[in-house]
Formats: sequence, C-alpha cells, structure tokens
Amino acid sequence: MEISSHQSQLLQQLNEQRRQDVFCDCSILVEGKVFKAHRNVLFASSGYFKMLLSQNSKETSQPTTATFQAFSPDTFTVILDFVYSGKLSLTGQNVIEVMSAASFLQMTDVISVCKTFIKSSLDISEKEKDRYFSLSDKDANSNGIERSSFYSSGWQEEGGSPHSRLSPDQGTGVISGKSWNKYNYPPVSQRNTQQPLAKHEQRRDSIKKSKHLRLSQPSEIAHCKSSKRDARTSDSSSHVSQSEEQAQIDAEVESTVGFQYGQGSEVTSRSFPDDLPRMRFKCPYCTHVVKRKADLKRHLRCHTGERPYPCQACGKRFSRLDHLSSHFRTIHQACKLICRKCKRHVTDLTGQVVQEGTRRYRLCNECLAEVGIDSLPIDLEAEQHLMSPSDGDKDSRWHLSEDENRSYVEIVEDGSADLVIQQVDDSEEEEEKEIKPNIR
DNA sequence: CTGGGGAAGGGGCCC
DNA sequence: CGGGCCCCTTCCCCA
Repeated sequence: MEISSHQSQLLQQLNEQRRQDVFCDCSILVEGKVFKAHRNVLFASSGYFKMLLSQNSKETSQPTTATFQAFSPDTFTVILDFVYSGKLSLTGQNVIEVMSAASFLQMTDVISVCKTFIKSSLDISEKEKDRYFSLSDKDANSNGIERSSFYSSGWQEEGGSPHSRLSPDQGTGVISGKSWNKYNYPPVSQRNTQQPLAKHEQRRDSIKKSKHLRLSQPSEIAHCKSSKRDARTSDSSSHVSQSEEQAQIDAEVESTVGFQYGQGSEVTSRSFPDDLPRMRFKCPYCTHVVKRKADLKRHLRCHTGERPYPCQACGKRFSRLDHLSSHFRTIHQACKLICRKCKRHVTDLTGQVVQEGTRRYRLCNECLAEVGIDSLPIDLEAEQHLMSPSDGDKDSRWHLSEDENRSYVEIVEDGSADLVIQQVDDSEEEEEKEIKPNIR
C-alpha cells in the first residue's frame, strides 16, 4: 500500500527543518549570504552536489561549507526553494540566471523547465513584439521574457505534487508532466514542430522559396560553433529535434561535471570553485560562457532560432539588430561606394545606383555604359524623395547621419514600388506583413 | 573541381 | 543593458 501524500509531506518536513536550521549539515555561501541545507537533499537534487558530497562522504561528521560566486543569492534562493518544494519560481528577469545556475549545478530538470520557459516566452512574445516593434525600443527590449507572473504563479500554484522532483533519475518526465499539461506547455519530449525552433525552420524553408532572395543557409539555426556540425550531421534537414537537443544537453551536463567556472578547484577542500570571474553566464545549450547576461541573451538566440528583426525591404529576419542593419545597408542601400563590376571607388558623381528588385548596388559610369544604361533600372529617384516606408517613422535608425549618406537613406525610403515586403509562403510571415514589422 | 568574393552570422567589447 | 562596431569564420555562388 502506498500513501501518496507521504512524499510531499516528507519534503515539507525537510523544508521546515531547513527553515528552522534543524539537522542542517551543509552551509552554502553565495556572495556572502549563507544558506543552510541538508546534504542528503542536495545530493539527491544536484549532480554537482552529488559529485562534491560523494567526495566528502568520508567526513560526514563535519558540516560541509560550499561557496558560490557564479550566481547571485536570489538565484540560489530560487534553486534551493525548488529543491525543497518542487516549485520553481521563474520570471523573465531571473530565468537566464537560474538556467545558468542550474546548468552549473547540473540540475537537468530545472534546465529543461527554463529552456521551455524561454522558448515559450519567445514564441508567444514574438508576435507581440512585432506588433509593437515600431512603438518603442522598450517593448522590443523586453525580449519576450517578461511575462513572469504567468510562469511563476503557475509553478507555485502547481504545488500539489512536489514529490519526486528531487530524483535526478526521473529526468524531465515527471517535472514536465502535469505541470506542462495544466499550463499548456508540453513536455520537452512531446514538443514538435510547433516549437519556435521548428517554426523557424519552417519559415526558413519557405523564405528560401522566394525567387527574389538569396537567403539563409541550412546552417542558420545551428550556427554556433560548438553545435553547428553536430546539428548538420544529425539531421538531413539540419534541424536538431527537441529530443536530440535535450539528449545533447543532457550529455553535455553529464560530461562537463560543472567545472566550467573553475577548472581544478579544490573540491575536496569543501569549498566550491571561487577563483572564477564574478557572474559568468554559461549557455545551457552549449559550453559557451559569457561575461554578461546580455551577451548570453544574444547568444541564446542562435539556439532558439529567434529572429526578432525583420528586414522591411525583403522580409528576411535576423537575430541581431546590427546584422539587420548591416544587411540593409549592404543589400538595400547600396551603401558601399564601390562599383559592383569593376570594384573601383565611386561617388554620386562618378557612378549610379542600380536597382534589381529590392537589391541596390552601384555601378560606375563606365561600367554602366558598358552594360548598357537602358538595360538596368537606374534609381533616378534615389536622391529626390524622402518617404518613409513605415509611414514617416521619424525615428528611423537607418539614417546614416552623415551628409555623405543622405542620398542612401533617401534611396531606401523613397517608397518606390520595388521596395516591397516579400510575400512568402508562411503564415507567420503573412502576419508580419500585415502588421508591418519595422526596421528600427 | 577550385579559388575568390560576397553575405550571413557569431563573439568580444566599447560606448 | 542595449546598440553598435569590429573581427572572424562559414557558407554559397560564380567564374
């Protein structure tokens, strides 16, 4: 006979003991703040603690002290609360740090949840972000992870069965069971093409069909150095499935043994690595470590496939604003003062802007004469009109500000019929077209 | 088949 | 913390 409430009650009791510092035999120091906990609970919850404590198992009579500087006390509070309650209080603000810490501590369940949290947030927010893209930078900067209450309340609400989340052996199945179903976030293993990653792939395929464009390569999504080749070889369509991805991450977590932050630290000295730079952020998808959270955020897009920056001229989407900017200047603004044919330097006097579809480039007068001036659509209006494609977006960042570049801006914003958003066979793209995503 | 050029995309880092 | 620049690598196209 099994009493179902036993596990949850046991966990509650342990949590109560932790709060009252009863039988706590482990102190964790995080940036000066001391957390009390039980070794056996930590052992069962974290691969990192498991490794650490197993090496110290001979000295069980003495209390263990561990020190962390790889994440903040707030982050560790979230982790520890999860360990003792099964409730993970994720918010848009803390999810990256929690994921980073979970990766460090080898808590694969937490990583999985964070991953899904981010992906779901990005997925849902993408449309919102596109819709408000032109309204304010703040909106775009929220990056779609700011819907904290939904997730955290969800997890806190779902406190009925905190049991069994402490067992690493149970993998993601338990943690992603009822919770995800209840809140419409399917388990990792069940996620399919509806996920952002797959959506991105679909979009890419459809964009590729566009006749006017020479677009992204199959390696797009897995362009991160560490995973690119694996991704390409693991699937003929270059798409790493969720399960493969999860397996990859799991394998990675298994193999890294949590030493990215401090190789060769004295684990046996009952102290966690603390000779590392403060607050480094490790990517849970690969071994990449960055110094700034913002850089990790940016890096994560190469895993999630998020491309929040659409080119208004051709519809191609970019993961980074500077890449979009670069693309736009190069492809649509004829920004390079170089003759495309003879590669010589040209100016407004010695050359002309030539337009082919949404693509613009420069030819020197000599090459123009050679090619035949009638055979190419010369952008004569380039320096005449100044019509913003986004209904007079005065805050357009495409202004290059220098006198030299004035004409190029006009070229872009001349509102000529050739400047159209590409129609591609993709529902998302349709939607984007409808809401007129802006180049910011 | 191969090498060069262009474009995309990732990382570091400054402002 | 976001924007943006620079540098680098990778990939594709084309001669």
